[in-house]
Amino acid sequence: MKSISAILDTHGLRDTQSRRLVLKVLMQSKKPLSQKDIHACLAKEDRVVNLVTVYRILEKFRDVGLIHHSAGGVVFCSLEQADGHHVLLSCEECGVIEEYCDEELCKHEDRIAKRAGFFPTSHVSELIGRCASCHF
Amino acid sequence: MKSISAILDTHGLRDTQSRRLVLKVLMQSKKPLSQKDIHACLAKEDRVVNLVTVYRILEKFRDVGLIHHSAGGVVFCSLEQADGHHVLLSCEECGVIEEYCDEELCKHEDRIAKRAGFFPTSHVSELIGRCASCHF
DNA sequence: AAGTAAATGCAAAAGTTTTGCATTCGTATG
DNA sequence: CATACGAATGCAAAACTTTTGCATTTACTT
Ligand SMILES: [Mn+2]
Ligand SMILES: [Mn+2]
Ligand SMILES: [Zn+2]
Ligand SMILES: [Zn+2]
Repeated sequence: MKSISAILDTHGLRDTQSRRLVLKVLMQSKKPLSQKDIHACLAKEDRVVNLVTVYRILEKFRDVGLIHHSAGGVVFCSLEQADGHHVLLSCEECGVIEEYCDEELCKHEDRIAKRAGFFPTSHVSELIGRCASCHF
Repeated sequence: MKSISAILDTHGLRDTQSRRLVLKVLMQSKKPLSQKDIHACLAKEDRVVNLVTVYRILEKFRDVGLIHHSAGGVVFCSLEQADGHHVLLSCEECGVIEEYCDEELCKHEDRIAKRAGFFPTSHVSELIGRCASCHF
């Protein structure tokens, strides 16, 4: 497995402490995180990275294709991994968001894109509803 | 086709002028709209509905299942229609967002939900990339 | 027509994201 | 290794978005 620094290097990014910290959090997270999430997560372990800097780092990561941001803005983001498709299961009750990968769905979406003359660089799906534990 | 007022009634909502205006805009739009979009759209035709009110109306519409809001917050929304699946094609270059319906994708996502023990009430997919006219 | 609860607008508060600028840090070069 | 330069960072403030409180108006019931 590639080191954090090597990943930054591969993507043509300077190897700074803040970037290593943010990238590490993203890589270890099992679910998408917002800028605030990342900031809070680091603060909790006394590794402070200014929130403004987190915004700027994520923008950079996105520019080079290291992460993707989701629908209607830039709130959620997660590492692209192995072309797996990103499906978010978002519970309206408790707020938990889980991430799923599904290769087949991915292919289906690519067909839709082709049909529409659209050229996707990434994609995200979200199911909104109730998670197992909140389903009364 | 049902009248605007009848739709409100069906969903147990009071039939107010502001709600009729907002609902009409949503129904006539071919793409998802933000609260600000709706407000601006109405303002342009001199039918002012306070932006705060637009927020509150959309929240109500959502409560009763008239619309759904998308990923990572509440920015985009569009009318649920005939169980068609909502696929957004979002151009990173020019910002245009188009909406697509795809029944098969919808079913596939339902299977994923079942597998994960998740109970979806709505869902949205987004393809991020370049639209036909921005593809250099 | 009157009464009541719900919806609206306005002003302000709270929260989020972006910007400007001075300082620090990373990398290339000699 | 020292230096020089551009890139990245932190802080403060501006800009923008969303929520809240409250007085007034509106829609529906009786
Ligand atoms: Mn995919
Ligand atoms: Mn669907
Ligand atoms: Zn839940
Ligand atoms: Zn475009």
